[in-house]
Parts: sequence; structure tokens; C-alpha cells
Amino acid sequence: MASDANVKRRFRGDGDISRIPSPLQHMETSNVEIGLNAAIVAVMDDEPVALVVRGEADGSGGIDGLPFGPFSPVEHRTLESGLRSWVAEQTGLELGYVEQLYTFGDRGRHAEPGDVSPHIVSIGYLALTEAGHARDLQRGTWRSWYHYFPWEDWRRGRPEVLSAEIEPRLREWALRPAVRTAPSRPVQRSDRVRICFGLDGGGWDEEKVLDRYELLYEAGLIEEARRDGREAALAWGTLPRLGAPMLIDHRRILATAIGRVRAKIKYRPVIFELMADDFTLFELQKTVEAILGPHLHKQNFRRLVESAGLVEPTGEVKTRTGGRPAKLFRFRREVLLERPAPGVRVKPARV
Amino acid sequence: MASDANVKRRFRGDGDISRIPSPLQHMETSNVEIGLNAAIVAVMDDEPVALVVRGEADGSGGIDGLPFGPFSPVEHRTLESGLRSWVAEQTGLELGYVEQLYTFGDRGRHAEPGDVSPHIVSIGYLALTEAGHARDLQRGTWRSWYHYFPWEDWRRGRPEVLSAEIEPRLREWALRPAVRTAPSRPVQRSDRVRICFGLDGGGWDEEKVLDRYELLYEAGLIEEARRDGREAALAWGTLPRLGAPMLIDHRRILATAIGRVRAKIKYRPVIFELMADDFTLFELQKTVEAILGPHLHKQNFRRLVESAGLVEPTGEVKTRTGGRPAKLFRFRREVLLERPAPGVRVKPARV
DNA sequence: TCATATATGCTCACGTAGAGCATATTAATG
DNA sequence: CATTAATATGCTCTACGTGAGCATATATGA
Repeated sequence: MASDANVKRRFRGDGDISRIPSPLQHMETSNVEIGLNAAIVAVMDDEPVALVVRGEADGSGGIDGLPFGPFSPVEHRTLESGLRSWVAEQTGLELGYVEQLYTFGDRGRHAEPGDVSPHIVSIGYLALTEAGHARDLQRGTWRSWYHYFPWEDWRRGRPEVLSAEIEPRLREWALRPAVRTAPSRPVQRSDRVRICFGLDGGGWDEEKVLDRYELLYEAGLIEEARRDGREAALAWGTLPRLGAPMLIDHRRILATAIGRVRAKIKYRPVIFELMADDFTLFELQKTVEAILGPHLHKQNFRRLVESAGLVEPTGEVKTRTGGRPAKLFRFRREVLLERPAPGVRVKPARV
Repeated sequence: MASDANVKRRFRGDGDISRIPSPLQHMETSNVEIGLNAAIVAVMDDEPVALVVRGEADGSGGIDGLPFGPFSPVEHRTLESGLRSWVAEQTGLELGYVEQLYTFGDRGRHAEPGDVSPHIVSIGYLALTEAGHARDLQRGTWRSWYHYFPWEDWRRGRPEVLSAEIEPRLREWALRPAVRTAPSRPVQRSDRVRICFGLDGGGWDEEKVLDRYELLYEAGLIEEARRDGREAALAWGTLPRLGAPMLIDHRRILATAIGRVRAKIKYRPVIFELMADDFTLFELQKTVEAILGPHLHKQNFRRLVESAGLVEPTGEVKTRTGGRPAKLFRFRREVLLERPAPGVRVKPARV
């Protein structure tokens, strides 16, 4: 066991781990790469957008991907700094707010059948950026995230694609027997469909973006599932295209990002990362609605934001709003230094 | 660029990424290992415990570590299954509930000065297990998590160690100038101390376990900081030992786990992963209190749990409780299939 | 049998959130 | 210039969740 000494050396000075059964012959994890992926979110003209980089070399128009690159421990001091440098290099954008989302590593996802190339472990990150600052890109495109997830777009009511395309196919999929994988308490396919998509009286949970995407992937209704060589739910030719596909597992990462933002603005003041320095309360509300979907009750929203001490008036007003001039506000950064630092706790008005 | 063809091949069939600047010469991420680490939590006799494996070969008693092992894409179908197999191999425990916590990869953490061994990227997982099921271990020990984080133990009021040892040293550290690293909006050291430790009238946020640990590490008050070769805040000899140290970055992972559990039981019914099949409401309350700390208002707790439909009576009672027999309840697994599936939303009674 | 400890039911006060009404202040239009 | 429309902003009313405490039920143990 050549690596054993190596391992011990790593822990020298802190004792020893030789009581841990030494199955360390697997210690060489060669053939593993760590990919850093950035889901960069902004809100432009009341539309939630993500920054994508397109591959167009083959003339077919290519496929969208998130900015990404491998982690190099030699050049990158931390995972996050590696991510920042990849994004800067590929798009010219200097990221502000960044948080880690999740690390994906399923074999078989984003791998072609018979592929022997290195296994990729993907670390997904969420970045939030202000629209104004986000316009000067060297490369890359801002695209509405509903371009990739049309079933998440509830701004004009329940999206058509749900009842027209998704529901009937999912219901059929739910009837077919599941391949048993996990042990213990099985969750019925039909239950999963019902919970994720709020069928049969269940409500739509706007945070379950990833769960819905994963379910569609499992059901073979998503283009990435075909690419990964999963058996099709139905003949692929008969399937509609449910949202635009992305490279590797990037759509999965974007789904995670959307779910996280939607959840997080409710308990942390991260919405302000998407705003300019000065803004009106209505602009703030529009931004929240761009992220969450349904409309909010205006007066209550104002009361909530102001009474929570999240903002302070700048003293200026913004005219030409189409009505009475709106007072301008700025984010009170001090709230970050106050206790729990709340978000904009909101429930959609009038479902 | 030898790896370029390699990279293209990986994305064959999905288009091309050649418009992404090809800095792919760094693609060989050799010298990176992925470590899978399990913070396994249970509650035994109203004490929150974690499963640790001790290294004792050098006779000094060794140092505790979490069950862990490297991810091997050849043997492990997924990251999580790799974790499960390492835990089973090292402790004999078959995990139930598992969730991913975070992926750590700072250079310089858990590395000895001048070390050229592979860089480790650590993926931390949280596992919850029932005390009864957790007693039959082949190897490993259950230890109170306050053994590693004495300042988190508020069960008997504010822990002594805070005012006696931690606060004065942190206040001193806050006065010293910070080494500027991050750009833009700097957060004052004193503010960080105040927020994390609830000084100067701020409240104690029991979820900020990781923030507090990281702060203590940065301030050089934690043994792992010395091990990693960071400059000491004070002469190391004069420092008390603040909690027991752990291998590599395991204490950081455990801190993340504690914070996550404390947060999660409030909005997801994960507390029941720690309970036996049948339990009294008082036992449930004791378990919640073991996780969260302060005492809860008994009647309100009962009302909350019952009205949320989280439990249903089994019809049996438990006698010999020292008073009137308590009705036994079981978790209503159906709530997992109902809409948002709430947790036990509780605020500590009477701070 | 009584003291005691726990289990369990019920009430009351209060703050917050959902909902809507009313008014203020501007721009656009004829 | 008067009118209309659109937004901004203040205020009220109500329902409900939650914190807190009182009261009662039913065991065990001295």
C-alpha cells in the first residue's frame, strides 16, 4: 500500500488515523476533475436573466452553457476565487455576491455511453449582480431563465406548457413501475409528481425548481436525459422540447440557483445585490416579483420593507414614473450588521 | 494543448465550446482529491452526539475525526453512495437520512507548511440517525458535540467559557488591524465578533455555529489554526484549549452540520429522523431542545406539533414517566407528501 | 392517603400579516 | 386649462399565529 505512508504524513502532528480501517488503496482518485460553474443572475427590465456562454463553432448555433472551468489548486487559492477568475476570463465580469450551491457528482449524468473521459464533479455557485453593472460584458449573453424553464414562468398565470405537455406525460410516467433503487421507504412516483408540480389540489411551491427539473429528467422528458443515454419515456420524436438544453449538467445547476434565490430572498436581504444603489420601492417590488413570480400586495410590501428597516430614503425622488414621483431609497447596509438580518418575507398576494 | 481534444470529446454531441476562451491547459487537475466526510448526528439521553473515529495508534490518545474517505468514481456510483460505503466500512453503521452540506477547498487549511501532498477538497455531509439504531457500532464513538464546541452549550445558561476565555481575546483581536483580502465593502472585525457572538446587546443566533468557528479560527484561538501554521493571536502557551480539535477540517464540517440541523428542524420535519418509531411529545420536545438549546414552552410546543399534523397518536401510552402516563405518537409520514412539509417552528421560550 | 411530578386542555393578550379604502401628486391628453 | 390616468403613500380593519399562564387529569412513591 504505497499511499499509506503518504496519508500518515498528511496527518502527522495531529495523531494518527491508523485505527480507521485503511482502505486507502483507493486514495488515488485520478480521473476526477472538479468543475466550477457559475449561475450568474440579474434582473433586467423586470426579467430574471442568467449569464450564458454559447458555443457556436460548429455552425449549428451550439448549445448554451454557464461560465465554468476546472478547479486548479495550483492557481486558485480557494474554490471561490477559482470561480471568479474563470468568470472574469470568460465573460469579463467581476463577480460581487457569490455563494456555493451544491456539488454534483452522479456518474452517468453528463457522460456519454462508453465514455472513458474523466469523471467530473461539478460545484455549482450562485452569483447575484446588478443589472447596470452587468451590461458591460466582453462575452456571453443574458438570457431569461424561463428560456430554460418555461414551466417556472407563472407571471401570466399558470404556464400553458404544464397542462399541455408536461402533466399528461408525467401522469403516464407515474403509472409505470419504478425501478427500485433506494431501499426503505419508497416514495411513489405519483406522489413525487403531485408534490413537485402541485397537482391534485396541491399548491405550486416556487422553490422546488430543482426537484421539478430532476423529475422531468428522470421521466426522460428533458433533452439532457436523452443525451445522457437514458431510456426515453416515449419515442423521442414525439416529445416536445421542454425548455432549451444546456451543456453538461448546467441546467441542473441553474435550477438549483433559481430555487436558492427564490428561497433566500425571503430570509436574507440578498435582493439588494440585484438593485442599483438608489431605487424606488416599486422597482424593488418589481425585482422581487421577477424572482418569485406572482404579484405582491403593494402597500403591504412597502410596509414590510420599511418597517423591517431594510431601506432608508435618500431624500431624492424619481420623476417621470408615470405618476406621482417616487421617493428613492437605498439599502441600509447596517442591517447586515444587525442581528439575524432578515429578507423580504413575502407571501404572494391572492393566488 | 494536449488536453484540448479531450475536452472537446467530452462535449461532443452537444456542440462545441470553443468560443469559451480555451484556457484549458489547466485541465489536468491532478493532485486534487475529493474527500467525503460524514457528520452523523443522534440524540442520546437528551445529549446531541456525533459519531467520531479516534486515531490511537501513537499512544497519545490521538485525535478525533469524522468517518471519511476519498471519493472513487470507479467504485462509487454517486458521491452520496461513496459516503455511505465509507461510513459502513469504518463504523458498521448503515446511514438513513443524508444530506450534503458544503464543499470546502481552501488551500492552507488542513495542510502542513511546506506540504506537497495532494490538495483535498472536502465534501461534508450531514446524516441523522435514531439513537436506538445507532448503538450497535462496530467502531467509533458517540461524543457530545459540545465536546468540540463548548461555547455552543447554552443548556445551563450562557456558557462560562464565553466571557471567561473567548470574549476578551476576540475583543483584543478585533482591535488589531485586519489584513485586507476581500475587495469592496469591508466588514469590521469588531462587527463580525459582535454579530457572531451576540455581544453588546445582540442576540445569540444558535444557527451561526460555523461563523463562530471560522471566526475563532481566523483569530487564531483554535488549535487547528496553529496546526495549519497560522500566526497565533497570542502566545499559544497562554491560550486555553477551546474545545477538542479534530482531524483536517472535520471540526469545520461538524460546525456546518450543527448549524444546518438547528436551522432545518425549524422548517422541515427532519427531527423525526432522530426519534424512535413511537415517542411521547415530551420526548420529542427534549430532542428538539437537545438540538436547539434553550427550553421550549411545553403546552405551546404540543399545540404546534399537533396542529401542524406532524404526528398522530398510536393509541398506546407510556407509563412510568413519573406522572400521568403519556400518550405515544408516531410521525405522520404522509406530511412528507403534503405540501410544503413544515418543521417544528419554534422560538425558544423566555430568553 | 397524600404529596408530587408529569400530561394535557383551555384561555387571553398581543403583534403581525393580508386585504382594502382613501388621498396625494404627478404626467398625458384634449 | 381641465380632465383623465397612473402611480405613490397613508391608514384601518380583521384574522390568525404565538407567547404566556391557569387549571385539571392521572400516574408513582413515601
